[in-house]
Amino acid sequence: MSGPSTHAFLKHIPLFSVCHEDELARLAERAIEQRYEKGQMLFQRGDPCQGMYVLVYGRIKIAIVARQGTEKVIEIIHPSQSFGEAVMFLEQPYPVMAQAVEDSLVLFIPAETLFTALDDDSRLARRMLAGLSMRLRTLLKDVETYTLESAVERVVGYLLNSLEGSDDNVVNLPVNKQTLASRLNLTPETFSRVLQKLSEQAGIVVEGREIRVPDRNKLSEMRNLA
Amino acid sequence: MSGPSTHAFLKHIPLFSVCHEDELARLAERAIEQRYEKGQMLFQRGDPCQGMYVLVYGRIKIAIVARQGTEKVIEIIHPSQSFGEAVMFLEQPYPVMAQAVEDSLVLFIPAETLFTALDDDSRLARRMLAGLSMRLRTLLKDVETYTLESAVERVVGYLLNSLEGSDDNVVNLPVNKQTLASRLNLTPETFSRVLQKLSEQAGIVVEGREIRVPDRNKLSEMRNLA
DNA sequence: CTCGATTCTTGACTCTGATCATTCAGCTCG
DNA sequence: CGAGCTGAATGATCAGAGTCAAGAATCGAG
Repeated sequence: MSGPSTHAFLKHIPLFSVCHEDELARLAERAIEQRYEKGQMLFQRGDPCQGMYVLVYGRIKIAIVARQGTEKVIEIIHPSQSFGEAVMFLEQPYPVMAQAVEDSLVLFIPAETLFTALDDDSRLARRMLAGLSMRLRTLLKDVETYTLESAVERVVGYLLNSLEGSDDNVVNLPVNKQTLASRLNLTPETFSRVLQKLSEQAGIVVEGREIRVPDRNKLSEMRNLA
Repeated sequence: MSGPSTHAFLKHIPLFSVCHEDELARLAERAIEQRYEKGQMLFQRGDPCQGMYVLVYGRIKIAIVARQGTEKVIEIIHPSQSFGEAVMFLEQPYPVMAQAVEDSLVLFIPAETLFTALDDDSRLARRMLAGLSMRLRTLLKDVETYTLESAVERVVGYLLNSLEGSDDNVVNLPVNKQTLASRLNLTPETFSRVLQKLSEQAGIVVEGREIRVPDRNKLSEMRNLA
């Protein structure tokens, strides 16, 4: 992936799709490709932030690390998603860490480059505002999930959410079960037990990272009753 | 509070302090004053959003409402704080509700007015981006608190945070204990018991909504040991 | 000042999900 | 092939915080 393909890639990212061609060209030119191997850190809590990222391929986990080293996954980044914008605007060190959970390629867009683009184009600014608002909305939804829902409800919610849109009935877990458990704010043990329970009572079939859901309604009903 | 004083008020709000005088004038002119009595709703989950708010005086609670009516306070708004911006950019219904917990006066700024201002002034846009980023940072911190800290840690964290900056040793709770408990994701009972425990073991003194903290270090240590 | 209504506290009990420990299954690699 | 990982499942136990129920205290309106 070099200059021209970077341009094409950025163009289909919602955030940048509103940009004019020449602006896009400038962004593509200044964007830096970075490769990370599975397990490598992109940045750690406390590192200074110099720009934002867009994931091209692979998978990145964003996590917070508590005092005694306990780690909690906040988000799992999929290709075409951007991350790190908010920190860039705040001009403060990262409050989270990012680690590749698979071999990954990211585009790094330097803060200066983006700031210039924002000043030049109010439509980009508007998009960016909408993007951050969306992020806020999602995080709020997470708070809601963590504080108001039980373990079973969280897992059911995740599965149904993953099925949304597609009409085949298979969820492929994007990461291993430990990581996903942390994302759902569960221990691996509890996650395992919940899947067990859902197999028995909602007819789902778990095969490694592949989960088949023959009956969404049945699964959905598990949310209501205790 | 009428036109001219609205102008002066907006001017000292960080978000708008970067605006040019004439822009500020336009915002002040279009801003709508709204009074709410204690207990009144500003909006409910699902209502359409037409603009953003700035609190002039009083106190507003922002909360999510779960299916069975359970309510969880997300944030307590103090004077000069703004709220509702993110929803405005998303052009989606409110995911939360807002209710006055005291008689309050807010300024409502219509979406159109703000959008125009944003298009005209990239500095305002930048401020707004920083503001939303800050909000995101705070919400992330909340997730961290909810998922990684115990009840005692959350209360201690809240108290120490409230003391930050000031050098007298009194925290005045901004709302009643039920509401604050919900904000900290606790039941009122648990909150009460934690305060009880901190009185015995960290020497804090609770008198209604006033809490005296003679020794911050002692309080801080309660976080570490189980 | 007094009555009624919130709001807060306290006690007894329960339950969800965490922890700890072990076993099992699958891979990878020498 | 088998030794040694890593990830996953399962069982036994525990603890933190929630629930339910009953009082105590505080507030506010008349």
